[in-house]
Amino acid sequence: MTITAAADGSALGNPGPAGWAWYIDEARWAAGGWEHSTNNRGELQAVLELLEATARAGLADEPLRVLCDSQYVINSVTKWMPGWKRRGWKKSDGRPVLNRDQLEAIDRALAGRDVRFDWVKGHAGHEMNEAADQRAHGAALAIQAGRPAPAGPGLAPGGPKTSGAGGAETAAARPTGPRFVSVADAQTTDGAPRTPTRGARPSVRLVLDPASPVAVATARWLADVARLRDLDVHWTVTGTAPLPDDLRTLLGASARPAADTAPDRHDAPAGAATPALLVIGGRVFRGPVVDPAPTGRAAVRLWDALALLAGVPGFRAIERDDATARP
Amino acid sequence: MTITAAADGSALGNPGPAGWAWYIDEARWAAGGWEHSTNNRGELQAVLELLEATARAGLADEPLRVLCDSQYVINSVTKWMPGWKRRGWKKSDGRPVLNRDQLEAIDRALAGRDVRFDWVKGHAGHEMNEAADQRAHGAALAIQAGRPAPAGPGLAPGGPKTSGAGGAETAAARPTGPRFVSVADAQTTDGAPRTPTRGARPSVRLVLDPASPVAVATARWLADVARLRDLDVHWTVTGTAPLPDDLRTLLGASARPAADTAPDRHDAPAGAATPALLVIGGRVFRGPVVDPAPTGRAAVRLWDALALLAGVPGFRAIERDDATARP
RNA sequence: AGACACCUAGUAUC
DNA sequence: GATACTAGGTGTCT
Repeated sequence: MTITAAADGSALGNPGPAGWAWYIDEARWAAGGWEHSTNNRGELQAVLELLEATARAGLADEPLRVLCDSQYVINSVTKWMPGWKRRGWKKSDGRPVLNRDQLEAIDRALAGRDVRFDWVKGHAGHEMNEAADQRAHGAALAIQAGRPAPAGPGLAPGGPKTSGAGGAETAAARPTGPRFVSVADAQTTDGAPRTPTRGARPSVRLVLDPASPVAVATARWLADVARLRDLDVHWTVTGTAPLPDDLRTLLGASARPAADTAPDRHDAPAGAATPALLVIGGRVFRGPVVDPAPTGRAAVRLWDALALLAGVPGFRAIERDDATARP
Repeated sequence: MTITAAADGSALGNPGPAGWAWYIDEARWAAGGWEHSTNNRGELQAVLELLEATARAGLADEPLRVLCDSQYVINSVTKWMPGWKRRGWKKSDGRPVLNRDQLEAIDRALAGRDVRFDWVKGHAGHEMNEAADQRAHGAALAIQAGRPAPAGPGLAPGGPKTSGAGGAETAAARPTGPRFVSVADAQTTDGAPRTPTRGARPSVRLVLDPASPVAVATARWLADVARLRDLDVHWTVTGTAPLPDDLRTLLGASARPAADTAPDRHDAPAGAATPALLVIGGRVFRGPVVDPAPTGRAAVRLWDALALLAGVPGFRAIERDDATARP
């Protein structure tokens, strides 16, 4: 069976923090990057990593189709490489070919394999190209922010384990970290870890300061939305101010006093009265929304919206809990 | 004396119905537009019209300071134009510079004059920029609605007639219409009539159906905002469902039963649970806001926000009353 | 001279 | 979240 994969690179500022990614499907992709590199090195590395990963997985005998938006990469590998090898890696102007290390590595990895390269126009809506692009860009962004780039599940040696439809992320790919993940972190992480587990019902933990009128007003609204959207929200109340009666009723059993001793303030920037905003496909939502399709973009964006909510004075912390899965 | 003016452009849909405007003070401004153009052509036209108007008024010898939020315009005129003239109006990628007609006209109009361009961040509360923006946007809206754009007083050939400070809109310019203006109408009206009368305190009339949970939730929040922002809201309650006790307290004396006999339903589109959204200068508000400065954009946008609110099921009508003026 | 990719900045919107 | 209007650049090759 022919394997079809997309490969893409990204470099912020070019040159700058750079990323690469290849993508077969949601269960099989990889990404990485460097603190400083170029767009073309990212594109080349994506192809190289794809070739090596498929070989490691014992798929070197399978025909491979590589979707790539860089004519530089495709022409280098399929058209110009023979001439370069003949002429001692000199360009037409006599100067040395750049990125020779990666080009030679790709050449070696290609030996004896059936690989076809197809050009796809970038940013034109090709799904696999977009998926690779997002991951490469996300890796570059992560590295720019000083965080490690998410490596992705890679390619299991034997093909995807999941026989069921859309099995997706393996348990091994999901790190066993803290049960609660800061949404502030989630906002700047690339897409993949933000996606709720398939079948899981997202649960959100909010810390609410009743002394803040803005927070109280937002909480009222969020409680309604949560009920309408079947979103689990667990409230923690800080400070000494009493919760308004109607709000206590709305929040119900999920509201409980803070375990913290000190009601330390949320250090939101002054005047930050900006609550959540969520725009999906031109439709504007005033807050978190859980999409009917659990893998949809809306589900991912839930965490972004909550991260914005975290900027509301009076909300000291907002966390998510993906472990509240249900079959 | 140095003349300081703001210039701005607007294009609905971009490209789409477009407007331009320049603004010195309430007595000296002009606006116009086209049925179909781009944002950048609007920005350029505003500058060109300003240069021509000042020249026609015999003010070509006065130093002119142009406040502009488009780096495209400022860089084009002050930085890139020399290179373009040298290279035959070719961009760095070799393709022809766009909007060359307007750029050359501005270049001619600039000859021999003392003009300084200052960049101001758009939608950041700069008063003159906001004034120009409102007029340009209003011109585009008027043209979109098939009405002529208000041209403005222009620049009298001997200076402003108004000797008093901030003379502003004459009584003749204010139409004597119905006391209550539908906000749904106001949304598609051009900017000027939407601005509350200077010194007036806006008053809003809402018709609330307690049977709608979304409307009730929105009403709770709006009541809070109204109290914080000193906004007059008059509530009318429809239907037979009881108002929740806490909400009745919040709304207080301003809530009264509907005069209507039938509690006819608000025919919002199905699934339209999208409440108000307000973005000012990049800051996101969850609903109507009254700006401290009564001429600010926030005050104008109040009506837009309320128009959106009108799409909330359970709110049957939202009207404004500008006549509630107070000295 | 051409092609593709990668960006950076601002504005205008939906 | 998306697109369109505009410019400036680099990375790479033929």
